[in-house]
Amino acid sequence: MSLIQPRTLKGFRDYLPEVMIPRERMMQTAREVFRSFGFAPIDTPVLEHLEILTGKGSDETDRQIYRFQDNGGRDVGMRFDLTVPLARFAAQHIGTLGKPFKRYHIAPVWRGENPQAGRYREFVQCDFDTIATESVLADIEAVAVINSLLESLGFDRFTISLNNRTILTGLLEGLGLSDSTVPVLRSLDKLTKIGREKTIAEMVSAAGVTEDQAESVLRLADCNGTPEEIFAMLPEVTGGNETAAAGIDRLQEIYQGAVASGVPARRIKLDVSIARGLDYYTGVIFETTLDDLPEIGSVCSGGRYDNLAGLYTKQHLPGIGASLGLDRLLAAMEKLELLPKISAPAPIFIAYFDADHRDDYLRLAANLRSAGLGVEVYPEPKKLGAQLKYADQKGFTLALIAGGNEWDASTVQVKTLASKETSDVAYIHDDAKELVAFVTNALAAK
RNA sequence: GUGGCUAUAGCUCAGUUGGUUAGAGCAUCGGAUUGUGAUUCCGAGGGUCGGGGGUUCAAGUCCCCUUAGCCACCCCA
Repeated sequence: MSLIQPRTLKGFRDYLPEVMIPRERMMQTAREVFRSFGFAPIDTPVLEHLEILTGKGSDETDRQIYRFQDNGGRDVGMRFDLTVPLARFAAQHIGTLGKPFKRYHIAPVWRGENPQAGRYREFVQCDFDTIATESVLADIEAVAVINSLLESLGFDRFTISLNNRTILTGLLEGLGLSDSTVPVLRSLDKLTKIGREKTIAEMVSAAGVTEDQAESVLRLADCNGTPEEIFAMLPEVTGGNETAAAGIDRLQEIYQGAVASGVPARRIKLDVSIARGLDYYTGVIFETTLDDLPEIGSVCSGGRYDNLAGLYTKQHLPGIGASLGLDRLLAAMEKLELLPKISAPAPIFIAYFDADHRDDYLRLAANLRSAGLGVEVYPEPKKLGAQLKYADQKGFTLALIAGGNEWDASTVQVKTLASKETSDVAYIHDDAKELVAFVTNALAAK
């Protein structure tokens, strides 16, 4: 009989314990931050009716949706992001949710695109959104959440780039280019990548604008400097357009509010050239990059949208939200060596090498667990040396060793694996107090 | 979907202008060492050379196709 080759699909990955442990910890950290701002968890099905998913982004995104017919002949698709399912969810449940509604959603999504560095066909998104309010407070809060997320994950040097699409919209309005907004934005988004000349060329060819018009758009993108300097330049660059002026005011409010709510000003940068490809953003938009690893791209992006669920309900549901690139951040932490190499989920290892005392080992483990300690008992009575080697490689902190001598003397030998130091500690069945105290102390001292 | 680079043991890689039986380190397992782990020594297992086809007396090596990985475009987390 020939064996089946074990393999995963292109763009799909397995996660080993050494990756999964920090990954779970990251999700836990994100959950705690979201909850601390009052966001509530939700979940939605992986599969949606195909009509829910298609036609929301570009043709490009439609092409990337995994789709098939289910056993009942229905056209279904796997969710491509968490925003479209949120729109459907909100349209369906807003009556019972109350307004405004703040939710977070951490779940995998699927995209049938070609894999690349840090890009996969299955990956976890970590979204938070506030819907059914247009208040600038929600915008400010989004910036504060991003700051808290990265800070809690252990990052210090990162930059949150802010922009307000309304400023661009106003400028284009003034230039009579309202109909070409989307292609102009797309080209503009490439500015830092392909340079000024090529951007102008692309705007002319792809968006059908004149060179002068393209120049005017780029003058806006050229605004650099401190936030104060940029705010001073913007009214003139946008030609006094009213829509743009309102956008500038709004952006200023967000900036000041974010600083007031504790986001260090050094982490905020105004970048009027970032546009974000997604068409549905209409107001403030943000991208977050790591100062020490800018090449991996944005690790948390999002923005404000006017009308999230217009395709599913007549209710007007504006909102703001962002998505944390969990796996991208994990890759960054790996590169920056912020990850400890530990694959032992419990800190304490019990060597099992005296088969006559099997039940004693089990009782010892149970006693420690009921004191809230994580304990693993080795399943085979192998040579002690082999067991200690296993314990060391797995990254346990302490090993408990007990054989005939110890059981007779009512003690347990506690070994700190890293230092190889041992101590004999008293232990009597059903009275593990002394041992628990010693072990707890040793773990804390680690 | 388009283009470039790559594929040899579980992992990292050697393998000469095509030439006998494809190697090393690490890892695994056994022993030296019937209760003390990053050392040492001895031994063992493990390969359709990614898959398929072709050229040749002869292919890991050359050619074509295919699959997967990496990189770039597009788009994006």
